[in-house]
Amino acid sequence: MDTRTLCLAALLRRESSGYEIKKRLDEPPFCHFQDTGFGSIYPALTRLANEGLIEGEAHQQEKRPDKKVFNLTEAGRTHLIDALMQPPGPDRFRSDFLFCLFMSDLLPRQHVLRLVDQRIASLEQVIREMEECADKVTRRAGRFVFDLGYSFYANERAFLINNRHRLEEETEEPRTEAEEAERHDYHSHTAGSPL
Amino acid sequence: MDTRTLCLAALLRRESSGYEIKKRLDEPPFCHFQDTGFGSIYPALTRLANEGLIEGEAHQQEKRPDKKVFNLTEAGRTHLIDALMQPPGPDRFRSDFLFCLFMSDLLPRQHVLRLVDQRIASLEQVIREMEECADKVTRRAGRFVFDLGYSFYANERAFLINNRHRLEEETEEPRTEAEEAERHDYHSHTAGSPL
DNA sequence: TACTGCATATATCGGTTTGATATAAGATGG
DNA sequence: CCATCTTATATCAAACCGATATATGCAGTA
Repeated sequence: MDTRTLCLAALLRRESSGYEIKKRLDEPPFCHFQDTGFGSIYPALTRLANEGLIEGEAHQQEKRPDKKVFNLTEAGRTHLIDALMQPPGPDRFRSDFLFCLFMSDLLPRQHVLRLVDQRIASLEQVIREMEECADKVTRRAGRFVFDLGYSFYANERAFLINNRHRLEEETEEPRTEAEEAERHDYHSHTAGSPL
Repeated sequence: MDTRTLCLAALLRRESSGYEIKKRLDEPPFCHFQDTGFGSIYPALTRLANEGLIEGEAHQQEKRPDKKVFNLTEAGRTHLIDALMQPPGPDRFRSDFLFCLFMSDLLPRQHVLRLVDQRIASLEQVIREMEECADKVTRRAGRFVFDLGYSFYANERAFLINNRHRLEEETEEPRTEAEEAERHDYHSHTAGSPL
C-alpha cells in the first residue's frame, strides 16, 4: 500500500503530525506489515493536503518546534475506503536472513549457526514484546491481525529450533562435484534445479 | 539484499543472461523471499560488468534477439561472499492484504470474508505448487529455506481457516462510541491503543 | 489463412521509496 | 558538563518498481 493511503489510515481515528504518524507506524502491530520513513511521509502529507484529502494547521508549541497537525477531510475518508476496496496487491517480502541461509553452503558453518541463533533470539524478543502489549489490542480487526502476526513469529521460531540441527551436520558432498552435477543437468536440459 | 548481490548469487552456479536471471528469481524458492524487475536487473548487470565483478559476451542466436551471457569473475565471487558475511538487514514485509484486514471495520463484512477466502485459495495454490516441485530441491541449504517457506504458508492457511469465523460475527460496538472511547484514551494519555 | 496471444530478449523512463543527513532545542543520565 | 535521546520537520541522492517500447518466433484458434 502506498504511503499516502497509509497516512490516510493513520489519520482516521485521530489527528496527527507527520512525526506522530511515523512513530505509530513504527510500533506494533503496524510495523509488522508496513514500514515507511520520514522521506516518504512528509512528501505524502504535502501532496494529500494539496489534493484536499487532509487539512492541517500549524500548532505552536512551547519549547518545541512547531507541529503541523493534520486531519482527514470527508473526501479523504472516501478516498481511503475506495483504496481499501480495491483488490489488494501481492505481498512483498524481502529477507536478507533467508537469502544468506539459502546461500549458506558458501559460508562457514559456525557463522551460519550464529546467524540462526541470533534470529531465534530476535524472534523471542518480538514475541515477548507482543505478549506484553497483547491486552491493549481490543479492536476486532486489530486483534485478528495481531494474532496472525503472532502465529507467524511463533511458527518461525519453532521451525528454527526444531530444524537447527540440519545445519549442524557436516557439509554435504564437496562443492566441485555438486557443481559438476548441476552443470550436467543444465546442459542435458533434464532438470530445472532451483538456482 | 540489493539487486547487484542478487545477480552475483544467480550467476554463481551457471552463466546467465539478464532475462534468465529474472526468470529464475521469479520462480520458487527464490520468489518467496526476494523479487526484482528488469528495471533493476539490467542496470545492475551493467554496473557489475564495469566494476569487473562479472564478465559477459554477446551470444548471437538464430531467430532470437542476441543474448548477453555473463559469468562471475574471481573478484565477483569474493565480493558475493563478503556481502553474505555482513550482518543481514532486517526483513521487509509489506502486505496490502493484512493492511486491508487491519482496516476491515470500515468495509462491508461480505467483502472482507471474500478477501479472506481468496487469500486461502491463493495460499492453497502456492502450497500445491511447492509440493509438486519439492523433490527437485536437493541442496541442503535450499531445502532448509524451502521447508521454512512451506511452513510459513501452511501456518497462514491454518490460521485463516481456523479463525475465519471471528470475522463472520456481527460488527462490534457502533463505531461512533468506539471512536469516543479512543479519543478519551488519547486525551487522558493513559493507553497507547494501537492506531 | 490471418489473428491473437505468449515466450524470448534487452532496455529505458518516470515516479516512489529508502536511508542518511541537516537543523534545532529540551530532557535525561552518568 | 557532556553525551545521548526525544521531539519535530525537511531534503537529497541512490536505489527500486512498474509500465512500456522494440523485435521476432511459435502455438493455438476462429
